[in-house]
Amino acid sequence: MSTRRDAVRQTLSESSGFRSAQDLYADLRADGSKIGLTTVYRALQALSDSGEIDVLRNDDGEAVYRACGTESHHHHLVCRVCGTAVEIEGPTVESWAAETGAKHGFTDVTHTVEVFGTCPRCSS
Amino acid sequence: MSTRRDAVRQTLSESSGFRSAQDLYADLRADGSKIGLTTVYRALQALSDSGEIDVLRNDDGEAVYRACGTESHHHHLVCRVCGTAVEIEGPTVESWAAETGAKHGFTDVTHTVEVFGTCPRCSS
DNA sequence: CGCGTTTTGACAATCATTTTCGTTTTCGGC
DNA sequence: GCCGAAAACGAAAATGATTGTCAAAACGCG
Ligand SMILES: [Zn+2]
Ligand SMILES: [Zn+2]
Ligand SMILES: [Zn+2]
Ligand SMILES: [Zn+2]
Repeated sequence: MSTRRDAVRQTLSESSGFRSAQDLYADLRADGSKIGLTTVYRALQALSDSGEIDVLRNDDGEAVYRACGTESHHHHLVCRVCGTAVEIEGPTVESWAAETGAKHGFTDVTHTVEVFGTCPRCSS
Repeated sequence: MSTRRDAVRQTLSESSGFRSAQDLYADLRADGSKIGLTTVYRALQALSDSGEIDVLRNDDGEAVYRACGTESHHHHLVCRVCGTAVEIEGPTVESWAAETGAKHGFTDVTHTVEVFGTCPRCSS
């Protein structure tokens, strides 16, 4: 099915960082695609719903997406300037979050953990 | 200065959870205040800029604010249903984030860490 | 080919947040 | 107290991302 969705997925894969829907739309159009903005949003929603891509909010509150190398649970170290991201893991953080939630009687505990900074390239 | 800002701060303090600007505005108006929405936004921005209140984004991407008991660095355990929040700390998370950033050559490393769940009251 | 289903995209509608801009308050100096 | 500058206000318009609508186009299949 959907060549459209694949196009979005691929465009996203070609970037190392988090990208916004508007951003990806611009890229696709620039590459000659006749895709519509609505479809880009739908594709991104479907992809994130199925867990194929990660989504988070940047400082402006807009949703940004990334096609990560793994679909297993992980977090990111994101460059505040260029958006480049590195996948990171923190076993202790995982257990800390779960325990903290349980300690206070919370159920269905999840967490958001993102580390931001300026990457080597952008700091020079 | 600004009785307005104080009004916003106080209304926020009366809640144990994170609240949105629109939400606080409705509360203030309901209490008879003639405050304008613009002013609520300005007050919240000023308060968060000065570090007096914490701000984060809910699932819908809208900014929500909270008047925490301390101005020192901490995180939250937030109820996904009612928004109630508990201030939490995680020393190991702090060092983990800093080290992870440094390990990859990132500078000016910061992090966002929030734990979500369903609070005891909302789960019953 | 026909036909029902799914996908698509132009366009309108939402909705939180920001800008604008004239009005009102506040405040220090007189 | 009185005055003008500066700061604070608030109503209304502008912005901008995201979502809803709906008719047209692409697809699957007999
Ligand atoms: Zn960078
Ligand atoms: Zn995790
Ligand atoms: Zn709750
Ligand atoms: Zn921290």
